Amino acid sequence: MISNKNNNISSRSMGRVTLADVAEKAGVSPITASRALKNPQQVSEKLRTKIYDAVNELGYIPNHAARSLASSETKIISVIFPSLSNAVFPDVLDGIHDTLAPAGYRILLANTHYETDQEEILVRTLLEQNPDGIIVTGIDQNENTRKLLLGSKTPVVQIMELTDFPIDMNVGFSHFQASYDLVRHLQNAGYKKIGFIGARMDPRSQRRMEGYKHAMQEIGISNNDYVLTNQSHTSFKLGAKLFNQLFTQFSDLEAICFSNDDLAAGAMFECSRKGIRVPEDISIAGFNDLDFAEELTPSLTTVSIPLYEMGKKAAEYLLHKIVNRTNPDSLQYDVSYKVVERKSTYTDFS
Amino acid sequence: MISNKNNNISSRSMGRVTLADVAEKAGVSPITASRALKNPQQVSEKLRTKIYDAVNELGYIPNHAARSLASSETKIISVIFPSLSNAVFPDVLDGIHDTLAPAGYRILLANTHYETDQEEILVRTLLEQNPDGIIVTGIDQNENTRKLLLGSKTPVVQIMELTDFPIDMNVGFSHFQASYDLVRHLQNAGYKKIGFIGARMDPRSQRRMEGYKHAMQEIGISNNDYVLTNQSHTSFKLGAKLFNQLFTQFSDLEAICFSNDDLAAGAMFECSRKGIRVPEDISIAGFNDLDFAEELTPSLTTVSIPLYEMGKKAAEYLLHKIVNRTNPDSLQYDVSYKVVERKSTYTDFS
DNA sequence: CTGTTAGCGCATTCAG
DNA sequence: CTGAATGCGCTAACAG
Repeated sequence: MISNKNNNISSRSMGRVTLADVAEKAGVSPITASRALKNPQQVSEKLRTKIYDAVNELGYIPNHAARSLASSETKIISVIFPSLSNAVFPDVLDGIHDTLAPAGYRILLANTHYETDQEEILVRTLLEQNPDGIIVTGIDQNENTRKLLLGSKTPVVQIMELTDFPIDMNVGFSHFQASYDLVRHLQNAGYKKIGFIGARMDPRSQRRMEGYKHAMQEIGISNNDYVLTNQSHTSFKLGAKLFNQLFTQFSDLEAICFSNDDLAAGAMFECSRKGIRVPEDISIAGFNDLDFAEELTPSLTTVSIPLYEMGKKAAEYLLHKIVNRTNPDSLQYDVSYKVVERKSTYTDFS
Repeated sequence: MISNKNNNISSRSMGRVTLADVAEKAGVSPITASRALKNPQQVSEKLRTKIYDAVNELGYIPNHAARSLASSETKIISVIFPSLSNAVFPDVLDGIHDTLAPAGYRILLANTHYETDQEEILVRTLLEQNPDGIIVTGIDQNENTRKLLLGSKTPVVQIMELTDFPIDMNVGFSHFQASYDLVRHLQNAGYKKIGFIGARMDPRSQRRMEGYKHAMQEIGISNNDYVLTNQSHTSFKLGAKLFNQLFTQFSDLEAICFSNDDLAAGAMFECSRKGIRVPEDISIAGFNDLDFAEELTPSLTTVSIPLYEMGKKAAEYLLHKIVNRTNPDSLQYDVSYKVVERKSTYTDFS
């Protein structure tokens, strides 16, 4: 008699319907039932319908843990972000989700709150799930984390920025170059005294600042006093505060680049409150091109990033490697960026 | 000889280090090794250190699937949101994450994109993981989804709003009442001709609109022409567009309530572009009190919701039920809300 | 196309 | 405090 022990429900079994129950009801062996669900074409139509009927009647729901244990495939992708309140990540996550969900993969999400130690702990925890793939933010994992990831044999995509030494695959763009380009653009438009305001100063903000500094050095106006950074979490309020701090001290500044749109918008709100005219009195530029950027008055000059596409591409890389067990054509993908000039920096210097 | 078959690595095994390997190396039985990891105080210190050493030397990472299968505990909480781009959800998710992560639980995230059919599919998929708990958004699950959830015996929390017929537990607030209160507040301040603009019109936007309508009926100014809704996804741009549509037609409107802050801000941006004065020419109110609300010029009157706390509370309810196997003191928790009056509706009618 | 056998890695009994 | 036996539910491998 084919049967599991559900007859005399043990305390261990949840009393749930198992594949064996389905098989029994359909009068087939468990493995046939299994195949009918995973590779329907391998099972005759007659048995298939019988099995499907049994599934529906019994309300069978597969047990994922058992499936994973037997097949060593979990259909889980782990995603590690430094933050969710930062509006860029939900967009990236959407791209990831929309690509993975249709392929039957689920997302295990974790949040480091921008703490590198947390990252190591989270990677360790997430690896216990044997995810079929992992997406991590940035390229600055510590040595232990890298080792863990490498040793896990799990496909990994580092996203948001590019590195010459990826753990595995890599999808992003150069924050340094993007920021550099933005500043050069302003310089070409005639700006000379340009400041930089950044918060949180995670690795990517850091590199955006470096891009700014590099551009300023190139035209020989490298003044560290024009740079103001802060370790606090980014916010509109903080943008306002830092703007006041810098602009009060250096009212001769012609433009200020902010490490992100939130800070920039916060500054613009402050200008609006104080009657400071943008761009006449001070020009302002952001980074990310969040959706409010072009709606502000004046509209905000910034750098546009294809966030959703970045998530999508990362997920595609992962799927490719999981399904084909081979690397995609290239291990690295540059999603690029675009400097978007708007009215917040439109000044006629002639 | 205690050993698993890793000596002659089969194609099924991943060749990974197992608990048996650790046990062998430490010279103990697998179960002792298991206990050393889960309930250290049950194992003598001598053996414990031996086992820990073995774990570190071998780089052992527990296999979650095996653990789940044996213990029928997954340490996974499934979370279903209708959207991530909507800024309210990342905040809620943060509250959930920050409560669950320290307790050793992981979050499996899914996104319905506001489609109810998707929800059923996702619930079905997520149930395969045997999550220890589930958090779903809203109270409008379809009959199948309810049945699935109920049948799963898994603790469930419905969040964002309140219902008299919860599936299990329920954490949220009354959108109807919150919106009603906001409108009453405006009415008490002297406003009579108040409009309503909503987008997407998911169940919660719907109920906010009902709250508005109810308040308007009470003072006998119920004019459906003053209501403009749209099924598109919410955005700043759409706020501007809908505002134009309504205000062009009814320039006698004194105030407009928007179903969320994004739309309201979009309208304010449009006003700023067109030189329409807020609140002198038209007053504007939002909903949610996102962080930009008080930074706008004028600052935005809105309804403040404790999003992070809502997520936290939902997670706590879940943990309570999982750990104690009993219901929390109450199955329902009202996180409440607060009407926040700011300058965008400050008009002197005297 | 279908079935048999065996085992994935761990934790729950129940014994000592 | 430690261990032996057993099974969680499913699927890979090999037959037939």
